[in-house]
Amino acid sequence: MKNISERQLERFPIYLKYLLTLSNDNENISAPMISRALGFSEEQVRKDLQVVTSKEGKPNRGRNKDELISDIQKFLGYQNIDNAVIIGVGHLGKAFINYSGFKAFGLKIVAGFDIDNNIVGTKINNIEIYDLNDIEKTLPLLNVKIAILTVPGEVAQEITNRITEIGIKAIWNFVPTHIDVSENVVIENVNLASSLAVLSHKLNLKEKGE
Amino acid sequence: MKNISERQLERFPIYLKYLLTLSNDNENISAPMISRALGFSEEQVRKDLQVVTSKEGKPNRGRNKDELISDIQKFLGYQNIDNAVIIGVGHLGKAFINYSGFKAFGLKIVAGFDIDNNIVGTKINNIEIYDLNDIEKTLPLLNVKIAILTVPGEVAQEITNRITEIGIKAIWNFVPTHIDVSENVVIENVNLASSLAVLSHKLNLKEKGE
DNA sequence: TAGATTGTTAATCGATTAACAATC
DNA sequence: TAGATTGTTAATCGATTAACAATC
Repeated sequence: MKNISERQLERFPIYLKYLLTLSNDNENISAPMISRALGFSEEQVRKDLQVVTSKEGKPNRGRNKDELISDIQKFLGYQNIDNAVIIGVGHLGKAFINYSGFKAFGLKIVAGFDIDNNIVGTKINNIEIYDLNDIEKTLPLLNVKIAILTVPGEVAQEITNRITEIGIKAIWNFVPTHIDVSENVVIENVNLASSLAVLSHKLNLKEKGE
Repeated sequence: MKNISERQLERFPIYLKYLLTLSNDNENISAPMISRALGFSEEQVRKDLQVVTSKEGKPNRGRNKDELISDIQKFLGYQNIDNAVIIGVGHLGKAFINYSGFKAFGLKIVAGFDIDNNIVGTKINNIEIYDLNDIEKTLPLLNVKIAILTVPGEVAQEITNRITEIGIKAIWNFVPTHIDVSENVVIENVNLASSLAVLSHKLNLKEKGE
């Protein structure tokens, strides 16, 4: 596989979502059509599609839509489901546990961990909540490499250290704190404050007369 | 103000968070220190700080930490609070309503909107939930320009059309669907599927022996 | 065939990094 | 003073866009 940038990678789920919402009227889809619908440049779409598709597109016709969908899904690994756990079942963690849509992205949440005795031992959306204090005992039994981190910032680094000691290889971090991980662990940060900063900056530009 | 890229903009909340977690031991902070802590290059940190600070830094000392914090907060507009509404009070919308941390980012959630009669008319975290069907009557009374969009994908575009008709100027979109907005409205998309795609790609690279 | 779309190669654009003199 | 850090200017790197011949 060629080297691929994060920027480019992020566009594939967007293509996929768009393709899936299309009606079944047209069998084929072309780069210019996608370009117009999503606001990306034609050239960019063409180059992106080339990365994930096995076959070449056909001039004047584009690509078979269903094949393209399947190519993207394969590329993103949506067909083999990975197990994941939620670390920290607060408001956000609870929302994720209740959200059943991750499965379509190849992610199955198999457990939650928290320190709150009111929820430890209960099930939410049929998913067991375990005691975070005992995670060293419980987590290794679950066959999980991915952790969704939704704990308070103060404990994020310490908990990261603990779970990466016992088999977690990937951290999807929703805590707005910088976290250091060792060489063999990957981390992806979702920083809502950053996203909001972009939004309000755009809004300011608009209002102050562009 | 100079032109500033979204990439650069996104880093400022990260700097800010880091600075706020520092103990009060050291009065000053330098670019190399931040660089080491956050993993950005020294040059990048230096250039970034120059964008937001009024004074120059001092060779061999860096900058006054509290002044820098205040400069970033000012730059990001965290001191003047904007009102916002949550459109769609499902699991994610509820999590945001219950999360009281947005205020520190200059955002105050003043109302929620949903179609579910079980929650319309109630309060969550002391925030009133209004009937989404009557939003044309209610929203204009609230003095809001920012909407946090957490509705099902099927209705996202239609609801966006409606709320931008009645005064919404900025949409923080958590729906993984492409949404078209008119010229005078800004939108910022938070696409968890994209973020997850990056994470699993990184994980795959690690596992397939880098 | 004509026209739309393709893939590829080259040009442009923007962001990051390197280099270095200035200075606390 | 010496050393660390600064701001600025130039070089590099990477991603996006433009151009164009090939072709269904």
